[in-house]
Amino acid sequence: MPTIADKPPVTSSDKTFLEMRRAIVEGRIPAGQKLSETDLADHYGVSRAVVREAIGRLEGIRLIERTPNVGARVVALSADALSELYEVRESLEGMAARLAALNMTAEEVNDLNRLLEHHEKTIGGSETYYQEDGDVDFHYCILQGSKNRHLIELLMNGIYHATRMYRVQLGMAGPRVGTALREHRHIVQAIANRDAELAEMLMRRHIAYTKQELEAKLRSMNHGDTRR
Amino acid sequence: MPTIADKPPVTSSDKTFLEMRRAIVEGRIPAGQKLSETDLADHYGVSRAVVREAIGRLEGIRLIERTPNVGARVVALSADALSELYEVRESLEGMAARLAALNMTAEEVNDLNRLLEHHEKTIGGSETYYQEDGDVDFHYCILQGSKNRHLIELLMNGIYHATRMYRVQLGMAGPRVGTALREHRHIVQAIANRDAELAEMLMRRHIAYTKQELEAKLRSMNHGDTRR
DNA sequence: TATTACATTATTGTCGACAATATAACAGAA
DNA sequence: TTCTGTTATATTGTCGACAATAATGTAATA
Repeated sequence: MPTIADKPPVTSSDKTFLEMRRAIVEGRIPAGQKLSETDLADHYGVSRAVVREAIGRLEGIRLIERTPNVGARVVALSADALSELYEVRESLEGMAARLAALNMTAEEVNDLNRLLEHHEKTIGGSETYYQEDGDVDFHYCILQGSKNRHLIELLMNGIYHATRMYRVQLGMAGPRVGTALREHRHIVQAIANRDAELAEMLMRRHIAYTKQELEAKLRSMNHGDTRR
Repeated sequence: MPTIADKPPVTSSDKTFLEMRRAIVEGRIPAGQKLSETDLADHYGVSRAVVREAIGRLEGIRLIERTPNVGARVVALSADALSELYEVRESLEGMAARLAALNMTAEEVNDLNRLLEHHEKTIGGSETYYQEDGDVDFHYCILQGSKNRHLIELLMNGIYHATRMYRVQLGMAGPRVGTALREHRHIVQAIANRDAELAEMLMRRHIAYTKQELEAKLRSMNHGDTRR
């Protein structure tokens, strides 16, 4: 039901930023590639100023890197970067789960349970629905429950897009669906019991497993290409 | 000895960004204040474009907030925001300590010990040296030891400036100097023993204490003013 | 041939002006 | 007076052009 929506882009820079972000996450602008401001400008039909603003924001969320007087390039996909990213995510989402256990209202816990039930049903039909949106919804729900705006910002507008970049570009339609759902259930239970300590620990494990899965996939695909 | 240095600003936007950041952290541009692009432009003697770029980067660091077609304003100092900030910091620096215990070289551990000894000496002279730079150096050292670039970025270019903003503007020359030093010693010991679990836990406590201290100060000063 | 110095080209950084939007000021009606 | 609708003003968003810097290519020299 509650698939997340970005607030609608109002300014021209917003649109360009969102389009570029999507293109990068989906690999249509390949990892590691140099970005030409003028090229992007007339590709998106806007002025260089708005492209520059978009690039600035993309740098802010660490999807691209910039060196003065030289230019910007999309970050490279690497095992190290993936590892570092997931270490940060483990830390932050662990804290989110902890805070959710403390701060979620009874209603919110109910919603979370309903979400879980919904997933348990739909997963039987072998739909790929759960795989993407379902997982996102789950983590989103807990994150909101933390009631920590700073944390929410950091994950929603930063980490998540980077992780999705790896997921998408590594072609993740992984086999961990069933396992993940079981882990989700335990986390929700801990939150319902207001056991902050346990909720954090379980969430951290959950993310650590996902990390291992991605690393394995990355290794298996690594027939030696890190594009420049 | 190794007080941290930003890499020298090359472009005009860099300088403006750094100056504005400092002005905000030190409260010379007061918290919650609306920012006029034109005013800033001729105050710093640059064009509006560079001010806009600086503002964009300051937004990326969460030192200012922006609403489209309306403008930017410095974030407000509030008990909630402080709390949220320190929850994030606790999480991230805890992870940093954990990783440092795993990844620091023997030399780096030695450096850390030497740093600690140096502080133990200088603290006798009741110099305020330790209070600011010393503490920063300590956390910086461990952060580097984590070897996680993403983590380093997040803390160095984001969280630290926001926390310093509270410290400076609340006039923190706090009484926790001695206590903090003892905590530092325990953390270093855990890292030297390669006890990642303990290092993380001690660091988290250390930060949680600091948070409480700041919250107390904030409450005591709160004669009802959150500036608009 | 390899290398250095210089000139050329392309790309980014900065600027001032115009367009679009929001805020403020004002006038009129209930 | 208070509210509403309209006009005026100020501020932000966008653009194209110029300046400054880096990357490239070329010629001259060892």
